[in-house]
Amino acid sequence: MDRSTALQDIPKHFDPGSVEEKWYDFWKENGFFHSEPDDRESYTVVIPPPNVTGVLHMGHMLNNTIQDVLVRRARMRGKNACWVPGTDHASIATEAKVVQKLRKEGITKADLTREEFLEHAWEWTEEHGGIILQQLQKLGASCDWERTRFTLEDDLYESVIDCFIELYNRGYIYRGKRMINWDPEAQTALSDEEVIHREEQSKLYHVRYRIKNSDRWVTIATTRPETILADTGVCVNPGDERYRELIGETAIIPMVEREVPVIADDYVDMEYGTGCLKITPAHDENDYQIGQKHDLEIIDMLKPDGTLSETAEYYVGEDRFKARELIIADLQERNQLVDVEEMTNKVGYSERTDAVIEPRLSLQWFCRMDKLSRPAHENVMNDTIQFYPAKFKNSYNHWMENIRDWCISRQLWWGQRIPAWYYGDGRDDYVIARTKEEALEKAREKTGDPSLAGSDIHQDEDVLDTWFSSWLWPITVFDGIREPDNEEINYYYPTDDLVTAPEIMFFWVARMIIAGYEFRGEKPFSNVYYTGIVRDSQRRKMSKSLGNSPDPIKLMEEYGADGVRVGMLFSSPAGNDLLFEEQLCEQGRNFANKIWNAFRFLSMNKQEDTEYSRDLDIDKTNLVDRWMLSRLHETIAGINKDMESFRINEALHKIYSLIWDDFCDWYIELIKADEPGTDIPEQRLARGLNFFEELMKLLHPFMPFITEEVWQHIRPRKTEEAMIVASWPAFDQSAVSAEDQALFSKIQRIISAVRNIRAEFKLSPNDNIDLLISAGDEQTARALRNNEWIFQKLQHIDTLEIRVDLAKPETSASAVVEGTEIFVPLKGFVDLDKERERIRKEIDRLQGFLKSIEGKLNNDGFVNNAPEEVVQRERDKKADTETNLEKLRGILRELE
RNA sequence: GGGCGAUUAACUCAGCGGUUUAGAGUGCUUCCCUUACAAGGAAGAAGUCGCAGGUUCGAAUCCUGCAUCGCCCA
Repeated sequence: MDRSTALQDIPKHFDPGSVEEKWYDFWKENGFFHSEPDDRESYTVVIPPPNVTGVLHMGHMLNNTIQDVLVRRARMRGKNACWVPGTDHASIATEAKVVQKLRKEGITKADLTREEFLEHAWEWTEEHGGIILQQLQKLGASCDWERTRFTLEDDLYESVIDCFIELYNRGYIYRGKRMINWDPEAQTALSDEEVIHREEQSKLYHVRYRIKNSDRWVTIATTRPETILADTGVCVNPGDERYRELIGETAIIPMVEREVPVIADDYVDMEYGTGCLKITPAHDENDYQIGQKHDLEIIDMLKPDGTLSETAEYYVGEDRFKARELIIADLQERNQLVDVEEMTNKVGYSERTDAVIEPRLSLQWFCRMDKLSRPAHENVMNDTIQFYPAKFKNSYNHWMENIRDWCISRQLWWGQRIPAWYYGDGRDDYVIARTKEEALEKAREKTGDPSLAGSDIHQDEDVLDTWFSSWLWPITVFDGIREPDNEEINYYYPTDDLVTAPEIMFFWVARMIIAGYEFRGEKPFSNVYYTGIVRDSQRRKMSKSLGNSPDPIKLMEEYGADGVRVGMLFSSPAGNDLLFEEQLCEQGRNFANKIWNAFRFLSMNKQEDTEYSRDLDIDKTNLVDRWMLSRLHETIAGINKDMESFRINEALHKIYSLIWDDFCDWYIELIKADEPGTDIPEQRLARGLNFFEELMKLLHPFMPFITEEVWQHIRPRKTEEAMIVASWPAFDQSAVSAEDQALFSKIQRIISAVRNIRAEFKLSPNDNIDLLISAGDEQTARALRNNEWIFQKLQHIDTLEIRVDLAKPETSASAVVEGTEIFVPLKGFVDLDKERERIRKEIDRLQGFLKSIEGKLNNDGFVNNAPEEVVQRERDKKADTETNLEKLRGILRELE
């Protein structure tokens, strides 16, 4: 057949764009992603649901690539793999986006009813929602799209409400007035986890308060002088000599001229500021505690939007930060501002809106966590659920040990509405019910007033924290709350692996574990793999607001999805941050190209009308076949072990190296046709193809597209024989031969030594040389002689002689490999100085090596204490090195 | 303030049970369009493994302290 035609048929470069969509559709349309319960063992992963209106970023790329690797490998191993995709309604973020969009249209949220607003929100969600899931398909994510869920769809909504009611009935949910984190921008309460503390440069203001009926003053220090207007006490440490006489006196708050007591409490740090603390119970958590203890008045001076209310008396209607400036000026004017100190302190910001958080006393719904969290705490500490890397157990433990009640109500509309119905203004004038009818009935019962009408009760306006729905995710995607004994939940739960970012360990992972034990009595997953954070070359976290993140879609267009996947995985061991560089994707693309060309080469050699056997054994008489098989199985074992311990990048490195370094650089070179221009003999090619197929299987989870593409080209396949469902190669210990590997490695080293001689003496690879190999013993000589063809194949050689104790020809370049001498006669062109220099350098290196070995062996402690095996190894090394040195010295003598 | 982690070649990172005078990719130098692949091949240079102690026969690896950087929590 005409070889040049075959060459033209297959392009020189792999073009990912032309195959990715084709194979993705093929997999999807043939149901390879879909799972139904059956007899096989299940392997389940639930996706960490991204925000419904979110856009794919590099963190998602990393995270979902890893999930896909796990899922694809499990599928190939014959498990019933199920990867459930979906999105999260992200109350605050989505509501903020909708509000913003409406504002552009001249509509404010206040103009709308709840129902109207929700209509807009759903519209927005349907328009922008799920883009991110589309984008994941480009990456190759093998999710079961028929199972796509959204946290706000009806049955998930219902399940969340059920759980609220259940927890309320079990006594875990309560309503209370407590200090909470208030986001004045979103105008809602937040949980502690949603507050980000940032250290900043700020000012500590020293302000003096007059003591009533005296000419004395007391100086307090504060970073938030505007809250002075709501002060209801001044506090000092009881052990503080400076202020002892002031305790019990009355201080006068500046501006408002309020009279407040000077109290004593150990809480006050004498070293901090002036050692004298102003107390504002309504606007600071600690102040609130002290206020409660000492029965201080609570004065709330802020409106929900962060402006000052009438209660403040001054600066009413001004924003809190503007008020701060104003009061500083006024205090200065009154001569009450005595000092301004530069300092750093931590300021809390809203995780979603980035507004400065106001601690605020507010009536909210809480979930009591101490008892609820106990099984979740224990079962991570005792490794029933394993964290990768395990170091994250420490922070989990710390959080669990200091767990605080969870504020679960949000003053928003986008989310599951709290099923509490009020019939009066009293704090306990409510009932918990699924429907208005049920609520009315309960309210009548509770009040004993049968005349209560529907118009007398109203439902709580607030919704639940988004995480209060996503903590049920591994259960609700299988409808395990409403139908706790359904076939799917029983089959898929507990799920297997969860892949997520350490940032949401408390928000989400910990809470899922809590919910899993509470509602299913069982863990939600067995392993949690924490990915690193993707950063840019300046170590900044990649984010949309910084604009330092490449567009993943463009990246995939440029390097191919496989290339980007490899790029992401290459330098991302679990839990370590990865500095993303496009170069990594380039490396991935180049690897795809290498594979493509290996495939191209093998294909070029195929004869039309020939069916290459799939189950042909290796040629047992051929060292190269035995070596390749041995390396293959060694790698299978290594990858399996790496994957079990979630060392995914290590596994990828292993298959990368096996394909590139072993298969392409050596195996293919050695199966090439003996005569240029002719094709590889059938059986030899069949064996090469078989090896290549095994390599493609091992690579498939990492690079799904190119592997499927070449797999389908190698032979005609039926649909059910697709790469995606090919069997993962089984490890066979008997295929691994240390002996074959050692011999082949020796041959490789001899060839490298010859190449080095060529390079040093400027011989072109095409120049024919004579090669003399002088083995130290007959056994080695015979082994090498049996494989003469390998030297002939990889080097242009006129005459090759392999014997024991060959004499060094004059004017030749030499090298010694593992006691075997190599001579390349240079026909008078040898630069003797250069050759002597080469040999001396090698002697120096070996002498240094020998010295370090002798150091060990001359040490009695080592010889007596180290394991015999280790000592023997050193002895062998010493003997080998001495032999090599002796031979090199002999060579040098002849040169001098 | 408490905790966790990092510090290895010019750059980005591996190095899991202690033992080939430390590995990969990129970059660099030299040579090569050799029967697939220049997005490639061959050869090579390049590191007292942050600092100081300690344990040990032996430490990049374990322990302690310090320095610098990062993250988490209060």
